Amino acid sequence: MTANLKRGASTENDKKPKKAKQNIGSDSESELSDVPDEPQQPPQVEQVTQVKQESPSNLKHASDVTPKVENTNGLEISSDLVNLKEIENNKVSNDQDLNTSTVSPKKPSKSNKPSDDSDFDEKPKARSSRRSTSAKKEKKENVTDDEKKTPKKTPKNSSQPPNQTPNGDVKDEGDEEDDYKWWAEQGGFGDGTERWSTLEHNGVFFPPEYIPLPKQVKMKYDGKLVELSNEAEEVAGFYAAVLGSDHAADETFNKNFFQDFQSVLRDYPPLDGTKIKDFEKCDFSPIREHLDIEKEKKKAMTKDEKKRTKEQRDEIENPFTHCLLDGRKEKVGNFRIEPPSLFRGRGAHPKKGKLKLRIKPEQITINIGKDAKIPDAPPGTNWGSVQHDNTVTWLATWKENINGAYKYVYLAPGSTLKGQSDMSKFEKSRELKHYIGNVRESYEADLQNKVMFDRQRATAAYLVDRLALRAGNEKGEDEADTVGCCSLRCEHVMLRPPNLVTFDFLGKDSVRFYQEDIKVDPQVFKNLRIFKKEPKGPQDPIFDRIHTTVLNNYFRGFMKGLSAKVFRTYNASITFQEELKQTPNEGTVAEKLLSFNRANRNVAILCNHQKNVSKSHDATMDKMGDRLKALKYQRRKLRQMLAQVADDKKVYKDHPSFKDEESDLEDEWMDAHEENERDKEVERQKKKFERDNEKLRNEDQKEMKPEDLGERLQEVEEKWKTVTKERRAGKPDVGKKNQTQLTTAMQKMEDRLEAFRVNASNKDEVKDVSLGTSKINYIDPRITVAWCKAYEVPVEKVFAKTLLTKFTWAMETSPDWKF
DNA sequence: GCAGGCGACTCAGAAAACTCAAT
DNA sequence: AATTGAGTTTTCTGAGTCGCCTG
Repeated sequence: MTANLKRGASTENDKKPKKAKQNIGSDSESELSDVPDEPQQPPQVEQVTQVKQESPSNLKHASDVTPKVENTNGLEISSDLVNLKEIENNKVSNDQDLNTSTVSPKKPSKSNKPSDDSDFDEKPKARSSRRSTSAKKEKKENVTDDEKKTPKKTPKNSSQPPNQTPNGDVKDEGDEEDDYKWWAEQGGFGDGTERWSTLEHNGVFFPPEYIPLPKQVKMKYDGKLVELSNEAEEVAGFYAAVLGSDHAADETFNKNFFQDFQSVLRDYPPLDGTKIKDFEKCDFSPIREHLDIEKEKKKAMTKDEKKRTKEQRDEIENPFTHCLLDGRKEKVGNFRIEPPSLFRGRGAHPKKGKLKLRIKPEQITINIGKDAKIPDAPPGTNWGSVQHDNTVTWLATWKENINGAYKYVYLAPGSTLKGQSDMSKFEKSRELKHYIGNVRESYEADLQNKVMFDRQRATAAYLVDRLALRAGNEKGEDEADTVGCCSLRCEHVMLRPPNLVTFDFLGKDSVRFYQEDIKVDPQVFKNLRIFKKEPKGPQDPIFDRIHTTVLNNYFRGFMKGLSAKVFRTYNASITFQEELKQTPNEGTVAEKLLSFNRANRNVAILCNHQKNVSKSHDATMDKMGDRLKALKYQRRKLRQMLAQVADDKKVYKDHPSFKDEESDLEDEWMDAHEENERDKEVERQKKKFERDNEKLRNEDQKEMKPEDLGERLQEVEEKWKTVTKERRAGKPDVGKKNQTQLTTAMQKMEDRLEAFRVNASNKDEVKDVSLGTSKINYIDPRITVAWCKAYEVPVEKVFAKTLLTKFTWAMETSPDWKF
């Protein structure tokens, strides 16, 4: 069983805790009066929490993780000035860019792949001029009569049609969308609710209709083949696909699946009259085998066939991959409608395994520009509705049948729209550094407030800030039982005097948050003790007076747009920047990357971003251990060679470590290693012999005789015998090598060994930490770009292609930029 | 005035797809 | 040179956050 260690087991408390009891106890002073009124604790400047992680490997960096950056108002001014200048400069150069690119003859298209010829390329397009903030515009209006939503707000104004460049030129190459440097323009978005002026697209891509299985492929019930209806067969196939996974071993998953399967069977009964009543008697393996065979077939296709299939697929998807937004061609993200399947809820989701239905065009609402052509729904169908709301960024939406949640089709992360949001997110969290001092001062003072409400709010704020907890909205009975700050329950927090707190709970995605004996502000400790006090039980909420809205309203009082999640971004970015500051600007790129990744890792730990340890991890580590020993073996040889020729003792004075013997290198292992190496060489010789003979045959020359091979092999045997003998005697043959050569070789070997060790331990340390999430969502990319420039590390080494696209807006950051 | 839920967006790890190095 | 398999990147879609509206 590959029980997911990371996720908390669903077992223990299967009963959902009761809903938050409101106002347990009273707000009276007496309630709080058991707190000996501490002689004003000066707000501890350094409330460095000792973060201890579950895994020992995390211990080392634990205390570095907690953000320690204090309000830096004064200090940062200079860097901000630099910044302004920089922006100014960019602006100028970009304006030039704009002019030249619109006036100059069109650039040759970067690519002439057919897939770039979307419908949109035929339309005239122009770079949009910046959205004007003052014009007025109309509210969205639905085309169909079944309008269900009313506009929430009246977007302010509108701008002139942007399909033309200022000089009237028309942009004609669709794949030049990258040229638009929105980040270099003033203002940006955010002062209005309007997100675009014109929007054209072709709708969404639907998954193919269900293709029934071949006649002979059938599930079995009670040992007998069953003739399922196509409808039921499709659902059976969904289950067959999860056979062998953790899902198929999950009771809830199976129960939910079977319930929905039976309901489909009621509507579309088996053609042979079989009554399917018992899940245990169902055998989906014949379908699974068929699916596996199909998969194999696909894998076995030749390169050409695969390429062709891909091209065909691209061809039919092509109309949906891009849209025209404010006249620019932009990539759409999830243009494929989610195919039907079994709902794969995470953790102990009560609805996991339920049937996720196929989405019909009638369920979809299309959002598109007012003057744009409304895309055709698939033949014989209609869209549910069409609207023209430019205060939102989605192109299509539908309601999903499991949780009744809305799903949206958005632009890709590399698009202008997403880029703007992303940048403004980081700008907002960057602004927090000017307010963080106030915020901390305020909640630290309130930790001793006589009013329970205020004290809880302050304590929650402390946890959000210092531990990077999520806000923790209330959740329903029909969701997995996970919590965040405001929804923490007594059972999640253990106290150990004088001021150590252990947190153990399931957070987002049912990822376990476990930190033992964190040192907190003594007042926070006292507060938590009070909040946990009788009559509260383990299932009762710690923070019974507050919820996320209260907390966020409080934060908003300090700074526009400040909410709990901003602290995560702020702390992640600031931590990363501080960590990078420590990295040495010397050594190879590989070494620099290693320290970069270490900084990244510390941020990931701060945010509790985890991943499953890969199945092959242990094997990989074993292999690395072997390769390490092989290196040590070579070092041993070098060391003993050097010992034979080192006539002056200066070598050892300069390099005292050259005398050290290799640890952990047993004779047995070396025996086996040499045998191994010998066998490998024998194999190589045999193969070479074959190859050589083949060549000779082809050239019509006489082949070598088997005896020739025997002779060669004999030599190999002899050679290794000698090696073993010399090694056992501790006197390997030095040959013609002199002391200088050996010293250099030894030094190189030492370096290699060290690099290898660092690499291996790094790999082990990072086995259960997911670096991607923080890199993608929390760390301001400008920190990374600035570091790369200052340290002369190519930015492609740290950002893969999609991230480079996503972060184009950050690529011009100067090396001295500060978050 | 506020609880509750709606709607739109960001953030999250798993899984699929791809790449690249070792054989 | 082709294969394979481990590692990396991209895709997928579920799970959060948070502001706003409604009653």
